[in-house]
Amino acid sequence: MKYDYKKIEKKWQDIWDEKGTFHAVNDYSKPKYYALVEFPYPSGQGLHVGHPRSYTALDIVARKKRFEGYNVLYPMGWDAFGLPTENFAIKNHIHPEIVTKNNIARFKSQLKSLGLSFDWSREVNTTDPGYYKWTQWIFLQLFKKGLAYKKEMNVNWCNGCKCVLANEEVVNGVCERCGGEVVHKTKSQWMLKITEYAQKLLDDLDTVDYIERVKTQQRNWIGRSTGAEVRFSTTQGDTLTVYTTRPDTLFGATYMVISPEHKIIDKWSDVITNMDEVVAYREAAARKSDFERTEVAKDKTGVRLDGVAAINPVNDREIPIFISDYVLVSYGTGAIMAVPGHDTRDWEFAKKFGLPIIEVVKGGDIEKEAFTDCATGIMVNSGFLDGLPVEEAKVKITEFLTEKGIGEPKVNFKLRDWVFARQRYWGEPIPIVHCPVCGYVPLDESQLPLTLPEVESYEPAENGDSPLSTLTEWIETTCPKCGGKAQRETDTMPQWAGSSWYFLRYCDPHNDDALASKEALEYWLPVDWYNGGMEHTTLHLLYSRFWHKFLYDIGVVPTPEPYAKRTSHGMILGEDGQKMSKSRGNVVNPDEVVRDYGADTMRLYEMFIGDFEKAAPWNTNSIKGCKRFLDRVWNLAEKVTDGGIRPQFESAFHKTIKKVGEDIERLKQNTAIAALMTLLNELEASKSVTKGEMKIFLTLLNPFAPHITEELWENIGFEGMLNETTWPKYDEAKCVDSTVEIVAQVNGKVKAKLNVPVDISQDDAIALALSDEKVAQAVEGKTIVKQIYIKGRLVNIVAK
RNA sequence: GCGGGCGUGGCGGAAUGGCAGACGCGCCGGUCUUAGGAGCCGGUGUCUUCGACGUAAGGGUUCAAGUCCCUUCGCCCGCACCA
Repeated sequence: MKYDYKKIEKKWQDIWDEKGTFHAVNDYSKPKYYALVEFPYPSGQGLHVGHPRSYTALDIVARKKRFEGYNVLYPMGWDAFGLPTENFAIKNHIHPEIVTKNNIARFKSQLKSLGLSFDWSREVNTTDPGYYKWTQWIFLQLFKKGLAYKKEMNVNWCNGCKCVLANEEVVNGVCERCGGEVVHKTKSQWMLKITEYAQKLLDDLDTVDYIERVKTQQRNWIGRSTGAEVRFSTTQGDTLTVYTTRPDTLFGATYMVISPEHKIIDKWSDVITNMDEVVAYREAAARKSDFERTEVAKDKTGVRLDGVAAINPVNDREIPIFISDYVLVSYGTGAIMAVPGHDTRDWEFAKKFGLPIIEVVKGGDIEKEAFTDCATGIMVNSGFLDGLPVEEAKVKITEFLTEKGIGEPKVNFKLRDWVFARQRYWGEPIPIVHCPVCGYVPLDESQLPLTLPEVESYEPAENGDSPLSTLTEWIETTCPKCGGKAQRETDTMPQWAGSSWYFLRYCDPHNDDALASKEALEYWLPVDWYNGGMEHTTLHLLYSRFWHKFLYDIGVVPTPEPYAKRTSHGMILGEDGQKMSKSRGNVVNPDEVVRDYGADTMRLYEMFIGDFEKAAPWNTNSIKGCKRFLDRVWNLAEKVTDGGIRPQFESAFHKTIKKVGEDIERLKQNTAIAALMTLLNELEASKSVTKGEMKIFLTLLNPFAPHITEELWENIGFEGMLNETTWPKYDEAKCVDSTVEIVAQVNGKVKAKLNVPVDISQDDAIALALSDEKVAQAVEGKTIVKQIYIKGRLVNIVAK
């Protein structure tokens, strides 16, 4: 019989579907395992070969856990709101709902063709009103707790999309989605106070098992720093507050820089004598994105505010005030005290504008460059701080500032609040009513979901408002509080909203009374293993942790953290080693791979391609190796004879069971497959295989190649379905051979190889090594100074 | 500029501080064949052999370094000049 993968794969996929083989059961007495992969955005391009890398890896984990007796939840769904769909809808005059439906249908059939063991009965879709009802519900809870608020603020405005972007969505100074220019604009926006959770988000990283680089990246993003706020008085009598992490260097502050957007500039417009210049600079800065401001970092620009000055509170010296775009209004207080002696940017600025540079920490050469690496230095030119080490000076100056009432210690975070509004159609409507009398009033929960109304056009309004703003009938409503005339909010939520809690919905996806039942959440949470891309580390992953923590605080979810473990996969690149993209023409279509080689080969190759955590280039040639492997498994299975594991294969099987099991848990599927290949090579060399051997081999291979193994299981006549069996056990004692080859080294150079009993004593091993001709030759005439024996590895004779 | 990674055969990659190159691709040779771009068997880091040299380059720690430390170079990812 031939290995007809097309027939076999269809057959088993249908059987699994019919039987609901991979449905998680609601039997809360069983041990559970919740494996999660990031649900995809169903784009018009269809599935990318990168998607199955993550899905297959955790599919393997899920299948192994089922073998081990766990009640496994491995769900899938669709993160379907978003701009590409909306843009496609605008361009082609098709309703985004239709576009979404079509894209999902395609994605789903592609995923199904890979034989992934998702529980499709729990499929969720963020654009389904039954789903976003609860997204809106969570927003209302945030609003009621004061964590959602509206703020007139400087926002990133995309000229292309005509909409506001979260800072996090601006990539390289252009819109992440359309690539359009991003400028600053003032707009009243719904915001979420993620900053309120900054400390918790930081602290609780210590309680979760995330790979280290994810933790590091989140910590740096949250960016906690300790320092002080210092209030400088000015010649105008106003106070200018700065935040600094180096209050110890206050005596070295020779000027001040405020961001071009700083409000005090308007207040001083009458006294600033060069206001024309200031206004011009301000306008230029507004046109620049934060990224551009950083790009021109080397060439510092700025304008001195003539006619005003600040006063350094420690020595009463008047110091000039500048505006410069290297100071951002969004961090700290939007104003800094410049210490050119000990800060590189300030030093460059001071050099350019001919400002005084004072050394306040000994040790560097401030004529040549700023002395920044001075944490262990001693203070100079600093009055009462002179002679103190930097750390002590920090404490003393902070005490001084606090006593005098001109400053105090301050913890600062880089993390900023989340801009939670989009002037777009294809998103969850924000369930808020604007009442001229009562202000912003939340919709009553019984009114949810507030569904998206039908519109003619999805184009944002000319002024940048949402397409919903043109629907007078929909907008006009009554105030839930006073009953008077009021208007609906026309902005929608960002795409991140629906993905911030989807893993909760999987626990109980059809519940109409709650986002999920208490029992289901108690049982399934936390997610045991969550895998996703590094690109979501600071956006989605942080947002969803924030929402989860909030829901925990209001008693909706039972755990403070959503995910117990987080890993991250590397990207799959094109054959040319570049990122796959339409324009480069290096995109590989997974459908073709499945067609030409089968899903099992595809899965195997996705896992064998390289180190899971690193990027790996696709290579169509290499797929053949995985196909050959399965062909050989098929051929060997046809030769199967009765009997258990033959003695000469006993240790090989025990070792392979151990290795494959451990490697799956370590996310090292590539070496697990290599171990199975090695075992197959050994079996093939013996020209035969027994039923007992094949049973274990098929079980170990099943998570990787589920279709062919089920088929062979049935062909050989093993009882039941393969997926109902249990994971084989290994005996540690049988993983060890009775004899082992060790090397004999002289001064670290290999001189001989010795076959020795595995438990040979150190003395015997050394004696045996020394009796070897080559070893004896190498040590001849020398004095042996040291002898090292590493069990099962080597003997090293150190001779001089 | 800041933060996080990564540099190993022709290629993808293996390697608890302990024989560098497992496994696979490709390539070379053989076999079978009317044929081979199928299958099977053997070989395959570099150098001229005994042997020596080899994990981006240089230095260090160690009996022993791809692995740990320092310096340099190159590449990738993220970014908000974060005061």
